[in-house]
Amino acid sequence: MRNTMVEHTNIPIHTLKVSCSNCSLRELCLPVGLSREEMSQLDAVIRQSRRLKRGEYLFRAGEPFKSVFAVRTGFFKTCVGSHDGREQVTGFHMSGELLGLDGISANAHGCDSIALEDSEVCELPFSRMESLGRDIPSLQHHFFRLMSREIVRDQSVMLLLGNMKAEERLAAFLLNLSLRFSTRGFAANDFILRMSREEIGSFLGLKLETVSRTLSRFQANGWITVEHKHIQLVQPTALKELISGCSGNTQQTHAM
Amino acid sequence: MRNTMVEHTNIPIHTLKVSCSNCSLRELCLPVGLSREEMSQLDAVIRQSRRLKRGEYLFRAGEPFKSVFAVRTGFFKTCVGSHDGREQVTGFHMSGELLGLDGISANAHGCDSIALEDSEVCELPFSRMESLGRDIPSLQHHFFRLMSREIVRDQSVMLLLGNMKAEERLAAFLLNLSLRFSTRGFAANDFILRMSREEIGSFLGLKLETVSRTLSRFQANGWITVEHKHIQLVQPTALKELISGCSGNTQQTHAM
DNA sequence: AGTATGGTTTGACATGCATCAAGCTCGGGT
DNA sequence: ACCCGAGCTTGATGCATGTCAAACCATACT
Repeated sequence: MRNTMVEHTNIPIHTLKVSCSNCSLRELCLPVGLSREEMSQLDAVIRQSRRLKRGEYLFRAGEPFKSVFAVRTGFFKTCVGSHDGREQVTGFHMSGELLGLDGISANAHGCDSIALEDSEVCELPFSRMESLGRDIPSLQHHFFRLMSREIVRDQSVMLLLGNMKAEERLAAFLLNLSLRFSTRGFAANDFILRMSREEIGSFLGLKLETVSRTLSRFQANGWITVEHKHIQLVQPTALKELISGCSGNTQQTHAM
Repeated sequence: MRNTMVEHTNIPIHTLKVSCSNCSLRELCLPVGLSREEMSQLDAVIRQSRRLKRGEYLFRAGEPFKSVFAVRTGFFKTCVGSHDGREQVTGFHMSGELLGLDGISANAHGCDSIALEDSEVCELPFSRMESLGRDIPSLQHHFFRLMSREIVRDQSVMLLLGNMKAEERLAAFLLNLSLRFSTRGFAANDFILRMSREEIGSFLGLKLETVSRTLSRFQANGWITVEHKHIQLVQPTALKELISGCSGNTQQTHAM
């Protein structure tokens, strides 16, 4: 049932099959119908992948924007900070997802991006992506779609923060993670949280105590099991019922 | 002090000067350095503008996506609905702002867009914008920036919904409106709200009673005056102090 | 192995906002 | 001019979540 490989390496199965010189996004986040010729053009743009250790910053708010990054393996959070101490986690990102799209607007990154475990990313220099997009329309189109998807995701987070109560938020969060894990070839109902209760709380607009209590309540209901960061969804249906009605489209395979 | 023209027509001063056959976005939301030749290409893409009456839908969630729209005059809200009754206003949009970017991702609009007063928009068929972007790199780049800007905006709304309390949200909201009005040539400290208390509440993640009460409290403090939809910021500084610290960058001239 | 440290759980209590309810104001229609 | 309904204000009350605090646990470090 539980994919033991998963919990330590977090490398999606189908990615492991890919043997590529660079870091081939084709299978990951840019699965457009490209010709052999176009693919090699794309490969040429992708700068060598970068490895980050847990806790390391991929980029920081305010830094000049040059590239977007595709997560190859690992797990990231992005957060916007305020002048006083407060910080808001704006998303968690796993393999195949793009980071840094918010930097295009001001030519500077708008948030911090931090690895929550040892990770690997591909760097995509944006100006080269732009010019390549001009040569390969389907690539350009795909890039627009990715940006649009980020906007859709943000809207569903707004719905979550604006309308839902603690239990609904947690349920939506767990189900979203579940869906994204399973899309990547991991077990849907048995996974390791990469982030702390505080980070979950920040993302969901709750305090860490509320997150903890709500998880405990779910467990008491027999809906999930919680052992520290290891979560099992025992009755995913119960969680789905909880949010039936209030989800606009919280159920995306993409980022959250 | 108060721009009386503003309250009924809501047409930015500098737009009125523009006499254009089509509806010239150049001055509005696409102020890129284009050649005369390029400009006429762009004009050719812009389909005739559309007028909407108060309450009319520009598009609905689920409708096939074909175009994005630029607000020329008027005022819009966008909202995502949930299966039960709940709806979340995700933004308010005024002249020069783009609507519908979330539709690119799924080839279907992801939210409803509704005119809050009689309005006029330019329709930009997306596929033609894409191909034009290939010919005019600066236009392509500008379009990427606009999409990125939307993502940045959404992040600051998340910060607002996730971290701030009622008074801070209202203050941030009023100051943001103020900034956007003044950018468009309207009075910064004296304006008419186009939306109801309930819509404000939905956007800010509050109930309408809380919005009402908080406005009353601001007035009692001598910070603002409220006569129905007519708001004056008497001590904008006081509002700024209230959110000093918690604003990531709530202060954008763009949408919110 | 022992100890320190950060993250987590759980409890008791406080509070900000939601909820329920009543009355008010304004604008539109007859 | 009148009435009606929608939107708004204001009050009383309740509840969900935040706050403060203590104890626990697991991992990392000496």
